[in-house]
Amino acid sequence: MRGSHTTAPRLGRVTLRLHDTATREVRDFVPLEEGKASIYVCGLTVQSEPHVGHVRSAVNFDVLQRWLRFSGFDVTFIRNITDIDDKILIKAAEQGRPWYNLAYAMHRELDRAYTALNVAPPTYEPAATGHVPEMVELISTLITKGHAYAAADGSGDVYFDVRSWPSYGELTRQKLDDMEAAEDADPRGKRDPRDFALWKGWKKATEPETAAWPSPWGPGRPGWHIECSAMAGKYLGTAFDIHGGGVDLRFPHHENEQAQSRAAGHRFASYWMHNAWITTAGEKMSKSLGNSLLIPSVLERFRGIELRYYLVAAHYRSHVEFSFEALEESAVAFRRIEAFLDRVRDVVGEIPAGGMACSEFIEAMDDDLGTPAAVGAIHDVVREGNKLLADGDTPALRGNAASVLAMLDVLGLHPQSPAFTAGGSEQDSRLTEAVDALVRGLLDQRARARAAKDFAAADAIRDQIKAAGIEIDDTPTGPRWSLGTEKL
RNA sequence: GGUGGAGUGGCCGAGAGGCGAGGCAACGGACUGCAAAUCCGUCUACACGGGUUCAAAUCCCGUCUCCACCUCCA
Repeated sequence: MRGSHTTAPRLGRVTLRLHDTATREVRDFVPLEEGKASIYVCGLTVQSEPHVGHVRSAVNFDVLQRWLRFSGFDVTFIRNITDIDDKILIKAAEQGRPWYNLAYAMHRELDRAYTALNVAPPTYEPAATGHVPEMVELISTLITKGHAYAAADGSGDVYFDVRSWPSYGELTRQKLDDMEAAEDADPRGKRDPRDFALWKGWKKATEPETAAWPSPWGPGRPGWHIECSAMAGKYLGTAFDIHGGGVDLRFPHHENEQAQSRAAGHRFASYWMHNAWITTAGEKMSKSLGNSLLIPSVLERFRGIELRYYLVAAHYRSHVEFSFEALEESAVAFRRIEAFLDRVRDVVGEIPAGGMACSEFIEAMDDDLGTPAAVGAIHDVVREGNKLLADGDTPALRGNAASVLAMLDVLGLHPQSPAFTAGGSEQDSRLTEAVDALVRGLLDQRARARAAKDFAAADAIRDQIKAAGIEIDDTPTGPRWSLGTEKL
C-alpha cells in the first residue's frame, strides 16, 4: 500500500491526465514547456460576499495547483479579480457608496474566505481596473484585424463581430444559428444580436465618472470577456496550458475569451477545466442564497478545514448538493483522521515532514484529480496506522503518519497549516496549558478512583469534565483529553 | 429550439464491461470496570424498458425525471 512513489519531482514521466472541456476527454497533460505549467482561472466579480459555491472553484483549482507542484511542475497560476462591472456599479449606487469602495470591501471578504480555507495565493492576482490599457490595445488589434467594430449608434460601444470568426462556438460546440437570440435585447449598435461588448461607452446619465477610462472610442469601461483575455495575455503570454473556471462560464465567457484571443492571433489555452456546481435545495446558490451559505456564516458552525475537506471529498466535476447534514458527516470523517494524528503525536512526538504518498493516492490524483479516491486512500492508510498504533509499532507508525500528513498537505488539508492554526495567540496557548493542568488534576483523581474500583466516582469525574465540553479517551498510554465537537 | 450534465444501498458520495472505493448511520464481535476511540465482520445498490456480450451500474436503442448554459453567475 505504501510508498512506491515519493514527493520527488516526476518530470519526464507524463502521468497526469486532465479532463479538457474543449475535447470532452480526459487527456494526458502535456505542457507547452517541459516541467512548467501555466494556469489562468477566472476569479470572482467582487460584488457581494462570497458563498460556498464561490469558494468551491477556488478550492478545486488550488488542489490542481498543489498537485502540479507536488508532481514537480514549476507552476505559474493567475487568478483575476473583476472589480468593475454592471452589478458592482448598481449595488454600489444602491448602497450609496463609491463602486471602488464596494469592490475593495468585497475583495477583502473574499481574501478572508480564501485564507480560512487555506487556498494558496496565486502567483499573481490581477484586477481588471489595473489593466485597461492592455484591454484597449487588444480591442484595437481586433478592430484592425476586422473582428471588432465601434457601434454605429455613437454610443461608444465596441463589439466583437461573431460572424467574422468562423470557429465561433467551437469551445461549447454550438452553432451560431442554433443559439437563441435574446429577443428582448435591444440591438443597440450591433451587427448581429450575438455580438458581444468589448468596450462599453460611458453612460453619463447613470454611471459615475470614476467608472470611465479614456479610449480611442471615447470614455468607457471594458466588457467582461476582454478582461480575462488581456490579463491572461499579459501574465501568461499568447499561449498557456490550462484555463479554468466554473461550468457556467463555458458560455458565453470562455467561448468569447477564446474567440477574441484567437482572433487576435493568440493560441490561448491548451486545456479547459471547469468545476461543477454546488447547489442547495436543487437550486444554484445565487438564486437560493440565504445568509447561512455565506462563508463567514458557515465558519461559525464548521472550521475552515472541515469545509475544505467537504469540498475536496467530492470530485471537481461532480455536482454537489450542499447541506449542513452532509457537511457534518464529512466533518466527522475528517475528525477521524485528525484524531488519529493526535494519538500518533502522543506516541511518537512530532510527525516528520516529507512523508511518502501511497500509490493509490498518486494514481487517483493523476487521473483527473480524483480527490474522492485520494481521500479514500488516506482513510485506508489511517486504518493501517490505527492497527500499528494498537500494535505499538512506533517506527512503522512514524512513516505511516508522515504519509497521511503528506497526502493531506497535497489536498491543502494539513491540520498544522498556518491558515488553520492562525489566530492562536500567546493568550490561547496559556489558556490551553491552564486547562490541561486542571483536567490532569481531575484525571489523576479519576485514576485513583478507578484503581480503588470506585467506578461511580470515576464516572462522576468524567461526566463533570464532559459537562465542560471536554471529551476523555482512555488509550493504552493513559487518558487523553480533547475539546468535544459539540458546541456548548 | 440548441449545447452540456445528472439519476447508485438507510444517508453522503466514488467507479464507468468481470475482481464489492471511502465515509456516516445501523447491527454483531474483539478490546474496556463501563463508556469513548480503535480493529474485525454484516447490510451486494446502480431511474425504467429493451438489446449487445460468456459477463452490463458501466456499451447500444428507447422512455421518464431533474439540473445547468444560450451574451457580463464560480
